[in-house]
Amino acid sequence: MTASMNIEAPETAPRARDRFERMHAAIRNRICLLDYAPGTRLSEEALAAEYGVSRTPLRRVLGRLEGEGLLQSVHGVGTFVTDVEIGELIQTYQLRLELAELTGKLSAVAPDEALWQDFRALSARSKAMIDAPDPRRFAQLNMDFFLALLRLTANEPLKDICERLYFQTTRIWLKSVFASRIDLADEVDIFDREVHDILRALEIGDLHAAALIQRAHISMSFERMRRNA
Amino acid sequence: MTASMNIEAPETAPRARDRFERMHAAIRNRICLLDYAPGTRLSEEALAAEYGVSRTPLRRVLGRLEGEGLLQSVHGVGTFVTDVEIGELIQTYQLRLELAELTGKLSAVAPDEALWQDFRALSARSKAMIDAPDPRRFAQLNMDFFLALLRLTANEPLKDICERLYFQTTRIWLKSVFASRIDLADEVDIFDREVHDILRALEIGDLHAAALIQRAHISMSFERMRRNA
DNA sequence: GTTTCTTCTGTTGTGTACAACATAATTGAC
DNA sequence: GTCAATTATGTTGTACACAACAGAAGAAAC
Repeated sequence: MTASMNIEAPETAPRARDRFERMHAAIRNRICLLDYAPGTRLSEEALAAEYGVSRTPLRRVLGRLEGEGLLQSVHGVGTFVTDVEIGELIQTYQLRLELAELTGKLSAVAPDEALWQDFRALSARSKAMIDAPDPRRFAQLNMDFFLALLRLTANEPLKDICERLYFQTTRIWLKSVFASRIDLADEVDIFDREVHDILRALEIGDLHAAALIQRAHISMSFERMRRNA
Repeated sequence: MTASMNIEAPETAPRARDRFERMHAAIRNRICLLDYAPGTRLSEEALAAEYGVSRTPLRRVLGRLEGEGLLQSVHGVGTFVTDVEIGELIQTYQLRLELAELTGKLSAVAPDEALWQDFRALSARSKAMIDAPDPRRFAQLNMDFFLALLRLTANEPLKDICERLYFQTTRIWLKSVFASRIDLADEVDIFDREVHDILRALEIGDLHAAALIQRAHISMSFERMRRNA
């Protein structure tokens, strides 16, 4: 029965669209996890070669990333990872605070069993990170936890916007954290407490409280960043 | 003095980027003003010919519009103007309500003289529209007024998001209004009252009240649309 | 030595031919 | 006549060659 399903399931997977999505996600993660730091110049030809395609489909991906504010192409010069000046960063964080609260107020859904499992795994990763802090893995964990929390929001447009703003600003915050090795351990500690607090609120079933805790942590992490910079 | 400024101002206008922006705005307006109704198939070749370019730069524009949720390309079939199903529409409007209130609460700026002039012109256009209702011109007026109001918001990311959501949903609302000729006159009346009320709030200097009025009108227009559909 | 102009180099942007794909039309078997 | 397979047609997606462009390096004038 399951076999017959697998046999009959090419599932209308358009090869082109799938490849686009994979390249897009890959390059976006590299930017947001600081593999490509702000200001870095990307080589269209090198990236195209890496993915075994010509410049044309790659440029389509870069165009999308430019629309999302992560890249900027200049004719005859290059394609650069964008940086965010402090003024816009402040505005974005103010907005993220309000939106974080909205996610709790506006149509939030209780986590299902699959999400609970993911949360437990994330909690374990967070605890393990305390003994062995690592910048890159911390960045990945932070992103995974954020995306997991986002699954509590039923409002799709709001979800998209929060994701967009996260990808836009987190790399700047990460850059500030990674600047000094000492502070990383502190940030890991603080993050673990945030995970713990939010999961406890979720266990009680208080989604609004969870959102408020997240909001508070976004605000505080932004404050720490401003003082470091 | 002003002459010398004009002489020395080629102003680093990259021909390619400028052309991209113009094509993007033009096609976006056609979609949002219902020249291209939801479900319409766009011809890449015809559009490219219209703007005197090849498919390559045009496809870049279409790709951006796809990223903004206004188009969807399917390999071997065509590029179609997206429609919005009722479920997502409800979510988007709920979100727009909250964001409208945010624009008043979060860093709003008083209008300058240029904006006042634009508001007066918009008010006049609104009054004139009552005697001679016209679907296309009403759509344009509605958009212009929305964009003018948006200039009161200092928070750039919030501004971008509101604009994005407006472009995403208004065409659906317009489609509903245009469906019956009778209701257009009513909508024009209601719109004129909205303009009047908001401008009065602005004259007093109460930006928050203006945002609340706008919020109320968004909510009511959405209710009217649901009942018509 | 300084400045200006020219040339060179590497990048993004564009035009064009063709491949991949989906669908409608046609053909053929029965 | 019906249904299947096949062909035909029109679309988006891709590859590649070249144009447009910006900046650096170098040459020439003084």
